[in-house]
Amino acid sequence: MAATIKDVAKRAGVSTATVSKVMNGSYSISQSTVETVRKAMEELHYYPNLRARNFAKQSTKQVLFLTTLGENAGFSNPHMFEILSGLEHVLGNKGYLLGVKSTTPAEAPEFVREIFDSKMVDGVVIHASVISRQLDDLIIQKEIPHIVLGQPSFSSHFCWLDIDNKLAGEMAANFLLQRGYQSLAFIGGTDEDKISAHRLTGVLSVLKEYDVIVPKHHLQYGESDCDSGFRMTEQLLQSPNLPDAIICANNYIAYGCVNALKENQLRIPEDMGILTFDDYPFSQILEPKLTVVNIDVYDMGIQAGKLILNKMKKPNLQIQFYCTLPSITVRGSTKE
Amino acid sequence: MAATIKDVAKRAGVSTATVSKVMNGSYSISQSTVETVRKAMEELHYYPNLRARNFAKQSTKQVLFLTTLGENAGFSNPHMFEILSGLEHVLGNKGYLLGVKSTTPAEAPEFVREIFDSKMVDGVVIHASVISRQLDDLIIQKEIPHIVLGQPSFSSHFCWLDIDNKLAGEMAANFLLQRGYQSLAFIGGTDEDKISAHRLTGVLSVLKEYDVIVPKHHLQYGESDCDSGFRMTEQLLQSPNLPDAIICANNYIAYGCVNALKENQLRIPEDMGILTFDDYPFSQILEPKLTVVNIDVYDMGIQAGKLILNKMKKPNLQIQFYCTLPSITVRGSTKE
DNA sequence: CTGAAAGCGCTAACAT
DNA sequence: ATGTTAGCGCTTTCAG
Repeated sequence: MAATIKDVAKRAGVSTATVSKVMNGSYSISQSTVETVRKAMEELHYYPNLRARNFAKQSTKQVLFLTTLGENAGFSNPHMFEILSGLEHVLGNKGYLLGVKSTTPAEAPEFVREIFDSKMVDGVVIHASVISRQLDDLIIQKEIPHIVLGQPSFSSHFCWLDIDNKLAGEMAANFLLQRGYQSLAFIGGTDEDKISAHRLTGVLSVLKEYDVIVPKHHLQYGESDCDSGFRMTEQLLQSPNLPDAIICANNYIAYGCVNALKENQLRIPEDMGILTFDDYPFSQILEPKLTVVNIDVYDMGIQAGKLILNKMKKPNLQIQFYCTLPSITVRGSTKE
Repeated sequence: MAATIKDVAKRAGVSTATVSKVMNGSYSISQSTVETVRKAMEELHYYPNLRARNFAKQSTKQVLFLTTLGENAGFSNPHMFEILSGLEHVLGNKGYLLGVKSTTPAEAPEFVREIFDSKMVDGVVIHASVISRQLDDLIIQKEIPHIVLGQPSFSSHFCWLDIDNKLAGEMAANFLLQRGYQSLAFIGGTDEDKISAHRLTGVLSVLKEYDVIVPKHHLQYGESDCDSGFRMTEQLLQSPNLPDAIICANNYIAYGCVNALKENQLRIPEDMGILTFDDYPFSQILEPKLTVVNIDVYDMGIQAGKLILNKMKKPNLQIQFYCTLPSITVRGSTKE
């Protein structure tokens, strides 16, 4: 049977209250008793029962990550796990345990209510894919310390955090112009693809600033996959005046784009520069390796962790959002 | 202030013990009082305080997943998150919460001891990358319900679970022979790469069974990356007698292999069949799409979840291991 | 600076 | 079938 606080108290010849104070670093304990108690704890291999502590303190030092998992999540959504890793890093260092729970938008409110009323966790990090108005109401009404990962698509009271895709687009355009590219093209998703759209907005705002004119056919819209990337690029190459660099809205599109360029005997980066977003593994595998505007999603997890820690400390803190900054990783698909 | 069991008892006009029994589905409660109590709970929006329950029951209904995370884990190790998803699926359905904690082999024992002595979790699922002899001793000594994901590389008392890579190799070879391929080659990692080695063992055992002779130069060893796959394939193509199919130890190698074949004007699958392992995203993107022997890692997570649930119920259960079965996903890189 | 004692909310013998 | 009551192990107030 594991030692309890009583055993320690007895062995150290003090009361349990004193032992408790030693553990919690109370200032009003003499150095000598601190040492006696510490010694007793070691000798007995004492470790406080956290279940009891949680109960007494009415807190669990646990944060829940609420999202949708399910088959293939690991492959199709590496970003989510990157965020999770960042989250765990911060929380773990602060002595918090990160719980993970898969749910759906429909079930989420019920679930959040449950774990919250049942006092299982101190705070919750919610992936935007499972939020709803109902959840918004609940969270606000119960004043649940929370952070939403991703900007809500409806107006809400959530405290959220997202990537600044527009800024990423701006960085992409600025980078290429600085490297001497003069005529940029963009291939990406349609307007419903918010991520792609935001990136494009950023690109265009920079071009406008520099008075660079973008011919209509230098903007191609399609799906977010490899085949579509191939087709959009072929379209682009029909233009009377070719661009000298292509910004691809994501990795899959970029892969199709590279294939199309190769098929058309265009050299990368001499004849055409390529730049894309997010450092998925095959940005680093393709030939040439791709220059990317990288969103540090691990860092996003870290920021989320810091925020939720803050929110738990001061629940009335009203940060509405925070954006992690993109950075550029230069590789062979753009010229020096 | 949230309602407690006392409030419910008072409102229902019964004792707290009765309320508790209703919650825990005791048989010795009359239907009528069950209803009265249920009604009172609803009216008060009562949800039991799990912290109190955990404390009283000396169990947390929590399982910890112990592994190494850190930056880039999401991208470089999708398998781990696939497993995590499977785990959560099983545990969540049984009312368990899955905690995640990143650690290192050096820190793991200390950490496991801590969370276990502190009674934070009921069981622990440990990735093989963080185990050690020290951890083995600890787990056995303290009789901690556990499952290790991946076969330990040293002899131990762990209860573990792994993928049957040898069987995967056998399936690969059998499949190709059945499809009419006659001469198989294998390119993969060196002997230290256990996964690759096991797959090769499986392949060879089938070939031996069918009395197919494998010329030495049909076996190439290198690194587990794209470049190495390219080089090994080029080596292979130097052979006086070419194989008609190549088994690649993993996706990265396969990618290099495809590139090399294309460069040498060999058609896939007409001139050369290709088969690899694990269904990483780019098996599905490459042209042609790759036939793979797929390890259902999500299922591995599910099996791990079931096992740990069992172990927690009967801690003296001595399953030593379990292997998840591979399956084949046929795509364009092998002929009909 | 230290100790006594009253909880924290629920469970589970044991009585009735 | 239901109630009484003694914990579960730690924290925290208040008194000394």
